[in-house]
Amino acid sequence: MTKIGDNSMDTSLLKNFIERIERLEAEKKSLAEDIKEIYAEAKDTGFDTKAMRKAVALRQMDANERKEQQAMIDLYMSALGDLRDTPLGQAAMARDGVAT
Amino acid sequence: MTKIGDNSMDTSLLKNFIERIERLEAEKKSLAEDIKEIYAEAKDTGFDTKAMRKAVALRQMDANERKEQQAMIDLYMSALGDLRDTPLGQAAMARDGVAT
Amino acid sequence: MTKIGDNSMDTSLLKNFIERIERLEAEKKSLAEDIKEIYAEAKDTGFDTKAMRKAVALRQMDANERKEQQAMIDLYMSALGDLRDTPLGQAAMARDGVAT
Amino acid sequence: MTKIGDNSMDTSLLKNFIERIERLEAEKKSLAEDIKEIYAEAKDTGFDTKAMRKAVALRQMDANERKEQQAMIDLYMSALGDLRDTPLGQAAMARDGVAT
DNA sequence: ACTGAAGGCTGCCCGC
DNA sequence: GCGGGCAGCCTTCAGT
Repeated sequence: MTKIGDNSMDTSLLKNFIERIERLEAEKKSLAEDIKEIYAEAKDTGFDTKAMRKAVALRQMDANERKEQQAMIDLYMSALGDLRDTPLGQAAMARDGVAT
Repeated sequence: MTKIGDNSMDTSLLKNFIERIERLEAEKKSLAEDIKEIYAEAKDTGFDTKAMRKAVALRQMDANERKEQQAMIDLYMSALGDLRDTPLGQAAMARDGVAT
Repeated sequence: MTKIGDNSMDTSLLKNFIERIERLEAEKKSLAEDIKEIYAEAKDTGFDTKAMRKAVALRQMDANERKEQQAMIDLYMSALGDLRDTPLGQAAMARDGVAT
Repeated sequence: MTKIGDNSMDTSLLKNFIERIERLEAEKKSLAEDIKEIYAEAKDTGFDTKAMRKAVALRQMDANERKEQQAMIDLYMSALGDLRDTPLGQAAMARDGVAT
């Protein structure tokens, strides 16, 4: 027995897809809340959560990629005359005997 | 004898926090990938994933949110009421089809 | 003779870009402060600044945005229509007061 | 001559406040668009806009504040065993004769 | 000073 | 591969 237009199979499939998606989305949301809680807990313990977030981001960023990005920033900073404010710039100044 | 400057934070506590966070983030990422796969599967089966996404979004919008939206609309309207005697308010109401 | 590695970007061009950006950002910041002052002044005069902010927001919401929102609602409804034969869809429609 | 309820003065004041605010908001929005255009122009010229944004942020951040933040990140990274990934960590390793 | 909310911005995912 | 649209993050602001 089939419905008019024969979309009954499609409907069942769709229902299945939607339910699976919503289940996963709920889990994802739950995880996001757990993460928030951990940061709150860390904050209560006296940690700087902003620095923590940055550390997490750095750790999950590929090392090469990170160095390339930093090198580009240093290049721009030095072009802007802010050499003294970058690690690479400081290294260069030290090498050249510039007082900091 | 204690550490210089007393920035002797609890290293193992920090490590614990970060490890928990990274674990949860990894799970979150995994779930996001699973969701992506389901959409791809649905698309292969002939569904309109854009409409599916909208349907999921609609269903996530629960009654509380709807009430918040209504409260916001009410506030808008009361603000408009305050402006009822001003040209600006009249222009806004005219645009919005509010009877004057 | 040219620079080593040929990362000889146009330094003065970069400086020009950055200076223009920083100038504009400074102006933007200044405007934000002016706005803050006006709200403070209005508050002192006895106005409800929260309602004022809502009124401003409402008036910023122009006809185009309203049409976009309507289009989104229409899409929602068509998505619901697709789900008309499913329990999930029926639940959603019941919740939303859509006649079945 | 005064309106019933004597809120005519309030209304006029409110109108004045709203108009001033909206004028300033419009200017602010315009500036934001200008800034976006400059970044787009820089991108067309071959610059890395992400690095540019970072450089701008660094320049407008107080030097001491910047160093404090970086020191905190370095401290956390070293506590996590990622000493080699931070400038301060690298300096410490160099000082101690650790091969990089 | 902290918290909660609002707006702006960045990165991600899709379609072209 | 790119740009647009969208979600999540971050920052800023009012209130406590």
